[in-house]
Order: sequence, then structure tokens, then C-alpha cells
Amino acid sequence: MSIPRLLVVDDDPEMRAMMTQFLQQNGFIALPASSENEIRSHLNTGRIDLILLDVMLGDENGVEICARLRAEQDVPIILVSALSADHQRMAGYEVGADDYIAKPFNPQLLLARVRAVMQRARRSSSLAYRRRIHSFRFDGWLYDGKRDEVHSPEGYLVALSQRETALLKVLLANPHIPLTRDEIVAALDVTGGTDKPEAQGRAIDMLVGRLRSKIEVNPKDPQMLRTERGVGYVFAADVSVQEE
Amino acid sequence: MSIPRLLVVDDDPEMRAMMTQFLQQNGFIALPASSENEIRSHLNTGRIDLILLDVMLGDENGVEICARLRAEQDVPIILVSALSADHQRMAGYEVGADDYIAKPFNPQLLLARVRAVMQRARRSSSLAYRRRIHSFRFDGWLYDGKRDEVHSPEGYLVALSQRETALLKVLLANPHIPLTRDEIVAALDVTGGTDKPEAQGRAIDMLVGRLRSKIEVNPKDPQMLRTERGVGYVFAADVSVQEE
DNA sequence: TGTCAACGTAACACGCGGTAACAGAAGCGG
DNA sequence: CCGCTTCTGTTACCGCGTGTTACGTTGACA
Repeated sequence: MSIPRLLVVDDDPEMRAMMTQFLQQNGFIALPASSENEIRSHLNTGRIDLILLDVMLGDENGVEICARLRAEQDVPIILVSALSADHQRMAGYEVGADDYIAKPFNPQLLLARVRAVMQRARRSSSLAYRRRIHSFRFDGWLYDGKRDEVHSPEGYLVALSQRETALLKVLLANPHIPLTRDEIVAALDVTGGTDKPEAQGRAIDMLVGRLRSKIEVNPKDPQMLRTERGVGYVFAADVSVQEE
Repeated sequence: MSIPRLLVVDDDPEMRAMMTQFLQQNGFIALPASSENEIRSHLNTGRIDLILLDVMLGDENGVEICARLRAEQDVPIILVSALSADHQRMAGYEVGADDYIAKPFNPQLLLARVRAVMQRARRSSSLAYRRRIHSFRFDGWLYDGKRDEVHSPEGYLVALSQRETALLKVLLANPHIPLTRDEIVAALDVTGGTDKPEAQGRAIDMLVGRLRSKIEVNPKDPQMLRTERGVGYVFAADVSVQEE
């Protein structure tokens, strides 16, 4: 499956950072935004699968923005607000929001809602779903999101295990950012491996090593999957998204 | 559009009466039901636009019923429950419910949710209103629901057993989402095989294997019926509904 | 240069899932 | 009633992916 691209709209920089970070850790691509203009620019330039929209946006109003977007586009929207009063909720639904979450929220619940809404959207049209599948290019390599396959620069098909593919996807979604082992574990648990709650020993190191042995020219001197001593791992390749 | 027809499923007669009455007063046609059998009889005899399904149904379980219905039909479902714990919510969403309401609820909120879900269903193409979906196309293959037959991309008629066909239908109804063995078992028990209550050993694995051997080009490297280690099985083909 | 923690990885262990072989069960024709 | 066939669940075996452990290596820092 392709990696969902979410737009996180909140005028509080701290809140925005926290949410994007959390979503990134869980395998999503999360893009920050803070105004209606930014939302529109994102919608015009790239694919967006779902918008998390704060209701209180300084001088702008999330509910009204939601109404305007709904009038034009079919992108799923989840409203987020500190006001959980019923009438607020209703205002959200009446305006066409797909869901409504009250702040502060349980992160796991947020994930469940996001998935549920996206699942609904997917079910509603396999055509729209097909358009969402995309591929990545990185340093001559190609990850084909359609078939979940990886091709070397020479065109050979490289067989990666499920878990290795999952790791690669997490890296592709977070290029140039150092990921701690815990972050990777969190992201992989979503992508679907065995779910041990915590402390998986050195499983991540092994996984990284195995992936390196398959996609690095010289695994002893990794160029793409670099290690940041004391921190974690960084994907240092030039990553570009390949629209299908 | 005609007047929406809702199905109110609750085992408490008083609650049932209250809800149907309230919904009737607000312009809906509300039909009472108290068991899975009654739901199915309604779905078979007339149009139902949305089901309000109580989670606690005496000896039956709303969540499981929801899973089974979802496997076959695309009717919108709102789960209703006295338990509002987060994990309960998630169980509902995971199973494909369109929304989840905690009892006791604000009547106005109930109305808002019902309208929101139906609005969504309408927006998501007319799929929800095709009560009887007969045929599916998937990766060149054709499942003819009218004759319960499966045709290969080359046009050959492939003979599937009753149980294999049932599994295929469950998969077609849930493309791209991982189904656990338990979910598949639940769905199949309805679709009509032998009904052993629980724990069917590895029957599902066998069934999947046999279906693979018949519809996969290379059963050793399945492209459509993929396995998600530690989770279950995913139908990864491009599925499109074929209007009759 | 010595020390120690972090990292790489070989070797092992374990559990999930594929599947061959077998066993009932149900249908069918004689 | 008896074989024969077909369908389907059970059991057992095995391969493979993945986590664990152990040990060697590297690199930062005093």
C-alpha cells in the first residue's frame, strides 16, 4: 500500500509539530500548514489524502474553511478542536466533516480515526484509491508502490522481506531525518509486523543491516542508510516521489 | 431522494421503541429489529439506508455482526454502545463501522451523526444504493455474482468450490484491508459453510492456499491474495464493481 | 593510548505460515 | 447398501523471516 499523505492544519506551532511528528512515526507522511491559503497551495501542488483541521485558527475559522473546501473538493477532513460541546460537534458534521476529534485526544484514538476515515474513502472508490498508489526514486533505485517491489539502478528486481520493505517505506517517508530506534519500531508496528509492545532488543539494527546488505553497493560503507552514532539512522539518499 | 429507511437494532424493547419513535418524528422511516436474522431479512426484502446497531445484544455481539455484514454489503452502520472506552471505539472502526455512538446519547447528536454518515455514503458514489452488487472485476478476472462463477482473464471458467467462492466474495468486499483469520471465519460462517463456533485450526490457511492455487498465476508468489505476517490476509488486486 | 559504550553481524532459536497427506462428511449412481 | 468422488477440516512437517544473544569492531573522549 502507498503511504498516506496527511495535512496537519493548526496555528499553534508546537501542537503542529507534535502531531506531524507522531503521524510520521506511525508511517504517514504529515505536512504542516496553518492557513487556508497554505491548504489550497498543498491541494494544488500535490496529492493530499486527508486533512486534520483545527477549528480555532486565530482569525480564521476551521468550520468555515471546511465548508468551503467541501463545496469544491472531495478530500476527507477531520476537524480538531478544544471545544467538545455537542453543538460544536454538530456544526462540524453539518458542514460535511468526516469526523470530529476533541483536544486533548488519545494518540491511538487519533490513529484509529484517521485510518477509519481513509478506509471509508478508499472503499468508496477504487479509482481514487488507484491514483493514490505511487512510487519513489532514490539514488537510481526505484520503489514501486504498486507492486511493493524494489528495483536496483541496473533494473534488477531485489527481493526484500515484508519487514525490510516496511522499513524502506518508513525511510522514504522520512528522508534526511535521523530516526531513533524507538521511532522506527513505532512506525513498523503500524505497518504490521509482530507487535511486541516495547524494547525489541537490537532487532532494528539487524533489520537495518539486512536491508543494507541488499540495497547498498558496499554494505560495509553504507551511502544511503547511514548511522548516526548515539542517535539512530538517517536515510541520506535523494528521494523523489513518482506519481503513478 | 426518497425518505431514508433506517434499521434500529437493539434488544431492549423500550430503547428500541424510543429510538424508532424519535427518528420517525424527525422524518425518517425507522424499522425495529433485535437480532442478526431480523437484520438479514430486512436487507433481503427491502431497501435499508443505514443500520443503528447496538453492541450488546444479549447473546449476540454487534461488533461481530457488523464485521459480517460489512464483508458482504456496503450498507452504512453506526454502532451504539454503553461502553465508550477508547478500545471499544477502535474495535468498532476496525471492523468497518461508519461511526460509533456512546449511550446515553444526546438525541440531537444522534440525528447529526445519522445525517453525516448518510451524506458521506451519498457522496461516495452510488455504491451504497446498489443494494445488490452482482459482479466484480479484479485484475482482469471476473466474478459473475449472478451465476456465482469465476472467469480468468483468458476467459476460462474456473471451478471454485462453495467455500472458495465464499472466501473470494469476502475478499472482494474488503479489498486492500488486512483481514484476520477470525474476521474471515466470522464472515464465512454467515455466507454459508458449516458453522463451527470457533477456533477452526488452520482451515483458513488451507482455504487461502487452495484459492491461490486456482486464481494466482504463480501460487508460490501470490500477487492478489497476499499474506500479512502476524495479521492475516489482504486482497491486493484492483477491484471494481460491475453493475448488473 | 586506554577505556567504554555503541554498533555490525554471525549464529542460533522460535514461531508463523505453506502445504502434503490423511480423515470424515456429503452427494451420487449403481 | 456399497463404492466412488468431491469438498473441507486436521495434523504434521518444514522452510523462512525475524528477534535474541554473543562477540568482535569501531569511534569518541579523556
